[in-house]
Amino acid sequence: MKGAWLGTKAKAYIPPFLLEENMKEEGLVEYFEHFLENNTIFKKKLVLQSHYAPNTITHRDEQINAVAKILAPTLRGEQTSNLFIYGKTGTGKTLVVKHTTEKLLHIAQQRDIKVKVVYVNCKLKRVADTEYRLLAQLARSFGKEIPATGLPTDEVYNVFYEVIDSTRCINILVLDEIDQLMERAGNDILYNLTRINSELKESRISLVGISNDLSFTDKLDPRVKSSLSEEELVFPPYNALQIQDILRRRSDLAFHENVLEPGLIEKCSAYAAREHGDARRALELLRVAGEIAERECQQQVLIAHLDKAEQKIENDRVYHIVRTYPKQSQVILYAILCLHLKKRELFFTGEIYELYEYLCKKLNFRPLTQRRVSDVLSELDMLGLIRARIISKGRYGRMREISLSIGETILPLIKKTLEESLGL
DNA sequence: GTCAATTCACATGAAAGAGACCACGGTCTAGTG
DNA sequence: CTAGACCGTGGTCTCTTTCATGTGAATTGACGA
Repeated sequence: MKGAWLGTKAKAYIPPFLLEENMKEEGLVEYFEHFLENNTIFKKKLVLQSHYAPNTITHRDEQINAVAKILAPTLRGEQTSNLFIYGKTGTGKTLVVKHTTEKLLHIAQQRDIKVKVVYVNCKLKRVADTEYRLLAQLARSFGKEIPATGLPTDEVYNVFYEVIDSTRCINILVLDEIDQLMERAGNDILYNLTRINSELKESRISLVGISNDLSFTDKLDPRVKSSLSEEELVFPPYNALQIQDILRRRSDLAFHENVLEPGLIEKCSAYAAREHGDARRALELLRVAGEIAERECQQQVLIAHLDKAEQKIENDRVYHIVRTYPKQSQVILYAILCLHLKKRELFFTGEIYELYEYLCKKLNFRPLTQRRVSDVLSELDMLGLIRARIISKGRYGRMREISLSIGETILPLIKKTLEESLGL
């Protein structure tokens, strides 16, 4: 049972492909001791983690100043314009907003000015991804407990208005990944939030919306758009040199001296720049490369580790999605997998549905309708597990042309996982 | 040969249903003084 | 008399189905050269 001891706790489950070949039960104690003694790679790994907030933010001075200028009037007790920030992932939007609001709060506290900042990530599943949940979450952050469900939304609005008004101060609501909220809950919630000040007597609210989706404002209701985007800021992606600089600063804190192979940072930033200047991804890559080097008991993080890290991150992602996917969707993915393994490059919606129906019959599942399967297929496409393209074959109809985009290295494991999960 | 109409096989959108989960208020019941 | 169990009602949320409409190029068939 190689590695079973690592896999007993469901949440900390480590996929089999990560397990060390050289780690047998008898060597366990030695391994742990060796691990502790040989802490030669990381000085402070935390620095490379995505939620780490550095003291100084590099290459974002312009944006910090802009946010500060817009939010500064709160210090005089004035309501500010609503601010809308957009830029691709890993361009430092959240970091800049959190950094600036923290400093603002600091000054406010020193001068005894009543300002409150509430940060909510609207993407968080089952936390703030619907109208009700967002309001409940906001009310909660003002100290009012609201049940997870059961109350009418109107009532939650009332509670929220009351609790906000009772603060008697300027409140800055930061809604991160606001596009996700819009997608799920529609324009109404944003419209209501932008109009909230007319309902309040004692307090004021300023909204800061953050979105990864550059075309988000196009989808907004014009009424919401004009009031939410009173001020707009675009965060450009970092270029390779900037990412290099960021990586260098962070790695100085995170790693011991001379641990990184020369050229590693450059390679890492080149990877990230290729991925549209995503600094978060670059840091993750560096951290995982370090972890791999550590696990291999190496003294240095090598470029080869970087390549492994890239592969590992992708494999982990795919593996996690597949394992946590609902059963029905797993059957659909399995059908696609089977078609792919029949060494077919491309296949179409109809073929997949046919095989899916067959598999359902075999598994004693009630098959979903084609309509639903169509949605699942586009979900799979969005998750990057398949590539789907809508094509028209003229007289022979319009359909998705689908190919699998799971790496060949992880394919056998995915197949096995699906078979185990489905009991095939 | 040309061109408009037709056709196919889904894609996509909207609305609504099913079932899980939860809060709340009213009613019932058993235990206590 | 009271605390706790139980139940019905009304709410949200997610997943799903049903129904309706949209799509785009190959095919078809009428028409004229």
